[in-house]
Amino acid sequence: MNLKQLSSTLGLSQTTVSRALNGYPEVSEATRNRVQSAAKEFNYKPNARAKGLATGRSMTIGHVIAMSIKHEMVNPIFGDFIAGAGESYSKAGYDMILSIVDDDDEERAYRDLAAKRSVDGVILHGPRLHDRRIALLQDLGLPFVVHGRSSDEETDYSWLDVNNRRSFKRATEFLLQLGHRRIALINGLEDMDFAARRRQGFEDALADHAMVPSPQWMHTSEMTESQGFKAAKTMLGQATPPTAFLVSSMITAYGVRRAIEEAGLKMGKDVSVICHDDALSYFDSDQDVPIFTSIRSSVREAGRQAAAMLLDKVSAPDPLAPQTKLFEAQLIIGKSTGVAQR
Amino acid sequence: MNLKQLSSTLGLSQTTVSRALNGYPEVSEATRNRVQSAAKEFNYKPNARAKGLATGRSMTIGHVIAMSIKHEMVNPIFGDFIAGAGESYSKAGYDMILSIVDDDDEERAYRDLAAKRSVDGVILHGPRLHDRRIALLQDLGLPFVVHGRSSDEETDYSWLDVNNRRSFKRATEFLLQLGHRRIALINGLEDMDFAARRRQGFEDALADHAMVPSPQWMHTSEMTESQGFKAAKTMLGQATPPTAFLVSSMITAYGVRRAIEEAGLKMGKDVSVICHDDALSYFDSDQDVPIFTSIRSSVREAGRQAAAMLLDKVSAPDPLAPQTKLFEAQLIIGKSTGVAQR
DNA sequence: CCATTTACCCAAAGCGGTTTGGAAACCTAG
DNA sequence: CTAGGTTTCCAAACCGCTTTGGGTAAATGG
Repeated sequence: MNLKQLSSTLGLSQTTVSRALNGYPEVSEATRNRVQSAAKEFNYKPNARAKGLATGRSMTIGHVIAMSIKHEMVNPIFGDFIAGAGESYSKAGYDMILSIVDDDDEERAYRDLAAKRSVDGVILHGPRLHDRRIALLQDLGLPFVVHGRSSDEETDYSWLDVNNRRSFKRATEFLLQLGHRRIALINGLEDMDFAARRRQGFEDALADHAMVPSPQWMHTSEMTESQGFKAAKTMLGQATPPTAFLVSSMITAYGVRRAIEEAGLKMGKDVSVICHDDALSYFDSDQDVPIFTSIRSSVREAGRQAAAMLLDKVSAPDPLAPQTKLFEAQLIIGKSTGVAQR
Repeated sequence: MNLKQLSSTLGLSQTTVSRALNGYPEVSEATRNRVQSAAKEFNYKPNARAKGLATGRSMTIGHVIAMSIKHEMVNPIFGDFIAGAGESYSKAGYDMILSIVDDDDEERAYRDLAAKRSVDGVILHGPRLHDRRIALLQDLGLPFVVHGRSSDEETDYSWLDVNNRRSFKRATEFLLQLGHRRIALINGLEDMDFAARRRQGFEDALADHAMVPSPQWMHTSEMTESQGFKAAKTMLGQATPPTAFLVSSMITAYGVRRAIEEAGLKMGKDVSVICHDDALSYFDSDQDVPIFTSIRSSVREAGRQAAAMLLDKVSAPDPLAPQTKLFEAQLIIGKSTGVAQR
């Protein structure tokens, strides 16, 4: 059923039917009701491509997910973020296009989206310290919101981030209060902006205690279970091992815990662990006392709000000033931390 | 840059330029080269909506992901499956539309996709035992491929599944061989088709040994860490606790392990665990000896192939007969299994 | 009762491509 | 030289919608 058919069965012109459905005032309430109920009856929905062509808007937001074909790593927070964003899109009648591309093709993916005019805007994922994509998107004139930030980007842009620096500083301070003096940081890949900020927070807290981070207690890699295991195992094998671990991901923290147990130690007693928790639903830690003491911030909520910000931007009649939003994470005490052992 | 502009700068008609770019034979090689290099120079890409409107094909595949708004559960395999599918789409020049909808709106989501003609086909996720969506899609005339199967569906349809029954039977047999007689099954939600098949496999193996499954050792729920923990904890607290657990998800298995350890037991020695492993990259178990003995099948590869099947279907000139593909999972021995203790 | 609004509706022109049905130019063969 | 093919290109119709710029009938005002 298309507009022509619908309007002819109603005995009206296409114009009138279109106006009735789109809420224009030039049509009587009686006619509008008649049209609307007919549309419902025949399940008429305007053809998305035709509508988009006519209006010049695609009512679609793009997400480009780049992943190296080699190690096939899918970021586990991706699902939750997308789910949150998708909620906002559904609510607003927008669609979401997902482009999965190889790392090397990411730039081209954005260029294509812009040239083909298939999206009204994009969400930028996983910003690096130096991220050329921001300039590219500004160049292309494609509205965007960054999930995270890019530290050395001077121009203004819209972003939504969690206060990584602050929360890792707090977590470190908490460990210091518990008497820990040998604290290890198991971080994500260091060219990722969030990892740099977390490290800064960690170092800030140490500096306040006139301490400097020890390179042998700093690890940076992809955030998998086995990377956490390997890093922790190595460190625990040292002559003076760390008494506490600050871990950038809950999944990595599972690996750290495994190493702790394999070394015959007990997490929360012999060794403390704090991890960042993205509140992923299948690791629902909403129990009375969570396994891990953690810095928690819902990535799903971040998705919801980042999407909402972008929708504001693309649906505004004229360009909006860049918006920003900074989430504060919660420090939630679980079973994995305790006072430092002598 | 649109077609009109491109053709006028080239001094050619839109027809000729369009044909040159789309590989029609009615244009000389010289002209074609000239057109192609100009297109590259100006980064011309046909407007996706206009092209779609003209051709009647959207070059887009839809994925509808339904999740109950209440418990906010995002299936962890979703990310990997989508990533795999996305690879196939990129390669073939297709886009992917993702619809995140509330459970109750799923049917409407499919109807809308069909009515708005925004996709050429869809992948159906998470089939239930009785799944009305298959009939709906057939009704709507929307090509589709199911990831999984629906047991009591009589009509033919395309699907791609892993042999859940067989692999859970094998896993159960393996535990029986190790001398286990009290085996618990920690399964997914029982209206999911895969969960039913896994249970069948489990029961088949027991039946071969003239055993019947004990209801108190069968648990079914969403596959989260804490559900695994709770179920295992309850069972281990029984007078005659199970000596082995067969678990439907690696994440749930983590919870089971936690319960085992909390009971002062050792996994792989006092209690054995086998889990289904979807080969998620952040739980990369590609170590020499994996933590968990598992039934492994890459969900990312499933995504790749399911997408490829669907693309075959939608790009075929006339309707194809339904295709099916059954993956056999591998049984991989890790540290979590051992002979049953007396 | 007629002139103006006002309310309602419509025909037609885009939007940016593809595709049909020629037409012009160039060969080739008789 | 001309009829008939081939190449090579083009004008215009079409995809299904929105939106501009009227048009007509009913309602209102003097």
